[in-house]
Amino acid sequence: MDTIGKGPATRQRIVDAASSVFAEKGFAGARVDEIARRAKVNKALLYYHVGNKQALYTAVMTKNFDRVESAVVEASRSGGSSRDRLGRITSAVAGVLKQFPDHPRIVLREFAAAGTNLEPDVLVRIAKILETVRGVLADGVRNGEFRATDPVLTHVTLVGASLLLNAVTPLHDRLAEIGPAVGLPREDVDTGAFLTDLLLHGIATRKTGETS
Amino acid sequence: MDTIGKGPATRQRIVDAASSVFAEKGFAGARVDEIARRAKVNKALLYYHVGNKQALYTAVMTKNFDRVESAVVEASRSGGSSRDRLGRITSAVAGVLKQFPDHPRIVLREFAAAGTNLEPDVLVRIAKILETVRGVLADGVRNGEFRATDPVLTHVTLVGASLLLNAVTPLHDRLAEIGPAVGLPREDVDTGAFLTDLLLHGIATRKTGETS
DNA sequence: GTCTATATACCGATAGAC
DNA sequence: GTCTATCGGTATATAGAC
Repeated sequence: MDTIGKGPATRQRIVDAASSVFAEKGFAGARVDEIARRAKVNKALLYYHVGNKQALYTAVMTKNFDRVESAVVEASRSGGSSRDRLGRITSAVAGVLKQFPDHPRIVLREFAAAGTNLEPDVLVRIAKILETVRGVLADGVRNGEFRATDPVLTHVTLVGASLLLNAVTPLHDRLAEIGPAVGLPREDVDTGAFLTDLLLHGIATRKTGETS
Repeated sequence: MDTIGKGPATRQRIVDAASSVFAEKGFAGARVDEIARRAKVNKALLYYHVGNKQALYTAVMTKNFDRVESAVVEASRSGGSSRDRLGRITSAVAGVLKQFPDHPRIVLREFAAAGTNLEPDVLVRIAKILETVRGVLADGVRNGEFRATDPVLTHVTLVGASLLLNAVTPLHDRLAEIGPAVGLPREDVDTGAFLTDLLLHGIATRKTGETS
């Protein structure tokens, strides 16, 4: 409650506007003019507050990944079986991605770009999340709740599915244009619960064809 | 065997070069100069052969999706159980994505962009693939081999996992910089076999906690 | 079909007044 | 902290010779 006025609020508006533009257009496709316009600030003021386009991107990533990291760390601790912990993580991530739909879209592009625009500061946060999930997976294998699948591949699968399930909603309408037979998930589905169930039990029924 | 000389070969070199640049930089980040440089042609010649940047992108997408579509359609037909057919599809897709690693990266960006750069011509090919996979899924549910999971979500999960598993290899090194604890899949893993197994059976062991 | 040179527009970033 | 005006670099695309 000091005398800064709307300074911090301004910066926050800028970062939020940047998040949505980066999600829609990517780093290279994003226009600083448009970010300023959406944040309802002058472009020069944007530069005054944030620095440059790269700093803006890093600020967005840091903020967005912080939210995911908190959710994952919170959901992963102590209570319950490894299955419960994994389920809580998946649901927590799904919840965050649904609440902040910019994030999965930006991250998808970042994976495609092999992390080109990522600064160490952001990479550290990603590593933290990776380690946490892999820890839960490893615990489950150790205590016999999970099969010993490759933990890296399993984790990447989980991440890929989470991101795409939460990023494709906008594509729904676009794909609906070309034919009624094609559908994509709508906004109201619980991707966390779905993914937890699928990852744990698979789609095969139990009555035939168990391999061993 | 007419007198065109290396005309078609030139166009093909341009499209291939474009594919790799689009994969690395995205549509907005790709530079026509660099595409021309990699294709070892003059920029004006590139425009002479292809038209403009958007036409170049569409040519890349059409070519790449054609390969996936052939592989999926081929793998999905007739023989064996629904499990076999699904396994064949997953492996076939993994094979194509591994052989043409540009494609998953480009598609990942496209999903992030909600299909902004996609022309109807390309959307039709995507729809064809979606329908084929969903058909196999539905067959399996009908004949009792698969549980009745949401086919749309299941399909998106499969696609997301396939794409990311085959796109993250380049990120491996980047992430390795910040700590030895963090790993990503290397090039030599069989993502198709892994994903088929995971999707069918899940990671949970069978001895405890079956829900019903 | 292939090249050099260039038009034209746009975009990131800043100078400088208030 | 906030604005207007603008610079300088760069990108897509083309004109026109061969």
